[in-house]
Amino acid sequence: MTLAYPMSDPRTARPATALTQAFERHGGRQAFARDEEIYAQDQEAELLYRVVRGVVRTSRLTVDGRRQVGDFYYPGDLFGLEPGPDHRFAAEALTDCEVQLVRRSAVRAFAGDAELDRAILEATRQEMERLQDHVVMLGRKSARERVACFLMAMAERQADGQVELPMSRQDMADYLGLTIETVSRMLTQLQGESIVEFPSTRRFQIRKWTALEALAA
Amino acid sequence: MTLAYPMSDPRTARPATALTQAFERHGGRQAFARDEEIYAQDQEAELLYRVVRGVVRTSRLTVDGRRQVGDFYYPGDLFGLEPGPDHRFAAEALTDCEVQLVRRSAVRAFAGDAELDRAILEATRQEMERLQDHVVMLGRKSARERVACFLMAMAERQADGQVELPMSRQDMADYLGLTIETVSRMLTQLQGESIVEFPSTRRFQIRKWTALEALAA
DNA sequence: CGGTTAATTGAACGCATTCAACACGAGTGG
DNA sequence: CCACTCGTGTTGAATGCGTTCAATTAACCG
Repeated sequence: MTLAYPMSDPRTARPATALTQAFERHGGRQAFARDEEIYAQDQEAELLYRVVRGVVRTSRLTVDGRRQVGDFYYPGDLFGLEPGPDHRFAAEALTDCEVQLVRRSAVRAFAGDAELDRAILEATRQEMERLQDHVVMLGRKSARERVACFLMAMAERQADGQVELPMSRQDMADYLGLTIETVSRMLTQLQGESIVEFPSTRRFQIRKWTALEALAA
Repeated sequence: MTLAYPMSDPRTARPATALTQAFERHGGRQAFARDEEIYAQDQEAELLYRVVRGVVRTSRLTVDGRRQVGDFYYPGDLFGLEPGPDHRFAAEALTDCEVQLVRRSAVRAFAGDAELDRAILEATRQEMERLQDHVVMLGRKSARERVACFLMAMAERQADGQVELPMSRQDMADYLGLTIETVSRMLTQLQGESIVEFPSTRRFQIRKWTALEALAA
């Protein structure tokens, strides 16, 4: 998918502790249980968040109950930084997780914290790129390609070897603009072609990188 | 679609001349002919743009030739402000148009210009909201709904009554993640139900606002 | 006017969805 | 330890929405 930073992730590139400290300086920390809501859709956006432990999912529900998942956020990721007055997507704890938070007004007031400013700008950049990629994927890619794309992205986040999927098939489907059945079919198809291998439903390994990459293009 | 500013558009809300002057202070102005490229996909993003006259389209081409249109920008709109190092989408003149440009480095250097800063932040906010809406639309809406959504958005940009469509059916299709044929069918369908009326192919009028709004939801 | 491109319409196809049944895995309690 | 249940995921068959391919019509421009 993106891979703007081939090997060195921007999160690990600079000492994680520096940013952590910057956050601690200005805000608090809170734990959320699996499936707990961190903020609601259309809620006023007064805080800024950073994942410490666990995985967070953003999603939007239409009036008639259709759901679109915005993205998944891993430790080190900032989220909830839409510059608008309120959150268009809700955020929920996908797994039990711990989150740091900063009051937005604090960010503006203590504008001296260059570390924090830089991180927010960088996160905004990343957020926009993800959104743009998402648009292209949903607008112009087949189910097979979308699923391949998703697995690629997941693999890039984690170290090589076994990749853990913290989200359900429903979450994947709602992210990809598909149904769970289609996602499932594509997964078994890719597995049938030995491109990926699923020892269990929430865990996989890429067997043919080039083949998967070609699909995800 | 969005309608964050029910009646008063942010572009017209503050005197347009003030921002225009802010841009003139720091940058230049350039004219582009219909279909001319303003910047290329994956080109380094060193400038920031603002439409003065005409309409601009952003789009991204995949390796195998599929195209996704990002958005359409009207007079007053800022574009090309992805915070990344380079443009993920290309920008082209949809019609003959005139554009103001500012060097990004200038924006950072002369960070004193509050007028400009505010405009950029506001434009970034709007850009993200559009992207988010776009994702929901492409991920979870039917062809009929997408087309209705599009017509709604176009109508909101212009004064009531006749609405002019500066883009081709192909542009619409590539924005909506559909084919021209499907777009055409949906348009004739909506016209058949007297929800909209097309006196000519590039010009329409909404007949049943509530019906269209219900579809665009 | 022709000549060219853009848009509409029709018919057949195919991909993803829908609806339904089945399999698997994790907990729970006998 | 096994039986039972419940949630989650997979598989199958039928349907339908949007696409594809092809033909026709409309708009644009010399």
